[in-house]
Amino acid sequence: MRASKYYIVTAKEAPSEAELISHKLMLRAGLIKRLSSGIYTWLPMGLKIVRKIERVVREEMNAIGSMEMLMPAVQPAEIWQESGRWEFYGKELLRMKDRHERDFCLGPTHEEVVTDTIRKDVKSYKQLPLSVYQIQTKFRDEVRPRFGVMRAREFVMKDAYSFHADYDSLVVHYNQMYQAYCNVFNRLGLKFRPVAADTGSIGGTGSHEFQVLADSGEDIVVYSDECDYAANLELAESLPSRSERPQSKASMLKVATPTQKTCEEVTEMLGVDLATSVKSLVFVGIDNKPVLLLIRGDDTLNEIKAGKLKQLKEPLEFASQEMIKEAFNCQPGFIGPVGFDGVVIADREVGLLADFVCGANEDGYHLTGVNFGVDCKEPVVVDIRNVREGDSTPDGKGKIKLCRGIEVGHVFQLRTKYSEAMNVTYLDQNGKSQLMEMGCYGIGVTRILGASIEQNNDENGIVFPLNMAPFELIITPANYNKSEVVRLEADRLYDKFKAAGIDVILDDRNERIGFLLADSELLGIPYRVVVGEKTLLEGKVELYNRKTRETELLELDTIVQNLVRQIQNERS
RNA sequence: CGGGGCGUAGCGCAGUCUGGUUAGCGCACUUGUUUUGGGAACAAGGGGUCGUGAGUUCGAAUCCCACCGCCCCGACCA
Repeated sequence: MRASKYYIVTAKEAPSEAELISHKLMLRAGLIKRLSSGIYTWLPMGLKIVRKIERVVREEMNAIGSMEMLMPAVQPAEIWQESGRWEFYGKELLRMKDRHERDFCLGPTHEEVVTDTIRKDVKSYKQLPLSVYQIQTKFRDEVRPRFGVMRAREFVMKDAYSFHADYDSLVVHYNQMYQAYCNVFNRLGLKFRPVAADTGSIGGTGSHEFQVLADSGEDIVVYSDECDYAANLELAESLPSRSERPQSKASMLKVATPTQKTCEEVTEMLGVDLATSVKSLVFVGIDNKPVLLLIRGDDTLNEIKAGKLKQLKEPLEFASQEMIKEAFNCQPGFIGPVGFDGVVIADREVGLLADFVCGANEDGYHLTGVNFGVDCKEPVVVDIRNVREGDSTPDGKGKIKLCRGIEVGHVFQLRTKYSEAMNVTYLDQNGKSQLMEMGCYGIGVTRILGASIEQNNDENGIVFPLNMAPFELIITPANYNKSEVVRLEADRLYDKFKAAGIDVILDDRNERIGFLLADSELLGIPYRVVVGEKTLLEGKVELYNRKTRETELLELDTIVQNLVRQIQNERS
């Protein structure tokens, strides 16, 4: 490829819409162009990278026997109504009508389509297990698209689905997928961690996310350096910090707290530890009555855990001011469990408190020295808080650390959720009808590109890993259009590298060398050979490594052979 | 959906408060000359219904109203 003929549109400044470094660099490098909020055109250079990511994904999927197919992006409402997700998926599902006024949606995922396909085609245990995948553009009408391709509305995703006669078979394939995902992310040079995860709207039982570690990530990853434990904060179980409740030493006392509403304000005024106070949150219960959730003053509520409480309405809903006023006869800042006769659910840590501080259910007052079983009834005790840095891991073997992550992959054991909803059955060896076990497995192909750039950049631009780079090598001649020796040598090298199967671009644009060098840095091309008159006089050219930023002068005679070997070794 | 900000050439911005020449600057683009190993210099050019619509006014990028779009924070969603 000759740069003078290629679609290269680099810029010194990024549009002001970009916030993240990866987003800015992708715009500056001319990989993408925004068409509308969360909707991007992939320019040739960007698409070339996407294709390289797809290649690795395909190879790993094919290697574990998953078969590529392609499903429709536009899907009829019927199958979504059948699975129950036409209602449940919410506004993220972009709906539309055709000319006959029939309802359709743009596919945000393909459980319904693939399930419908398989139930029509697969009838016997002899056809199972079966694993299929596709790489396709998805559309999710995100409330707030942001960070360029990281949280776009339209994005490329690899989604795989597997069907099994029994759970053991599902687990076998789930583990194969898990390993294949690790292979994909390793080959693409990402620093990542697989973590235990919540199953969210997809539903099902077992689930792991693959999180690329980056400060700009929207998820919080809980892990430990001392053991293998890793989980999404949403799911991470918190262990109680002690085994039993201490002996009570105080009795209940009402104190005036005219303007102190938060736990911080109240404990500061009283001069006591924040960890001895209890925060009271009111949610709407399953019967539309208020339910009181208690967490320790220094903890935060885990809404995913709370959302799974059977006593609470689904989805989780905070009680209105009116409901609180009616049930507690006070403002939200003064609520407490004493005197409340509804359902009270306390976090494990709260269950282990004695002599705690809480609201008095009277405006302007709090209570101290409160004890369960004495001043109010014993609550239901469950895990509903977010873990904190320094907590013990659930296996007790290490201390918890937190970092941010970008979710680039997610594997689920769906079990029979969709088989049941959509009646996907097969006949077993005894001729008996059975529900299929299902798994589904996603990789955010375009998100990987954003995540990779987040991890691999410097002040000059992108630093692509070889397997993802738009080109493996760039030949940068000094004065290609003026110096004949330079032109002849640059052309000769270009032909040789090309013949050796290297993905090489010759930057023959009529620009000054400084401009060309800066562009090659911005684009993040791993290797660069600079051809200039000075070094040619010595029979040498300069090899630059984008990642190490090291330069070496190499003999013209041997550079092709050596660099080709080096690149071939580095490919994976 | 709530709060905040923005919309002027492909990109980055000034001008708007306080209405009044022909709407300006940098980058990018075109042509020429010089330059040529880290985003060159000089000169000459091209490119704008100032987001859209409707008002106020002798006169609107500037003031009023409505709408649209984009970004940030939150909520919602998962």
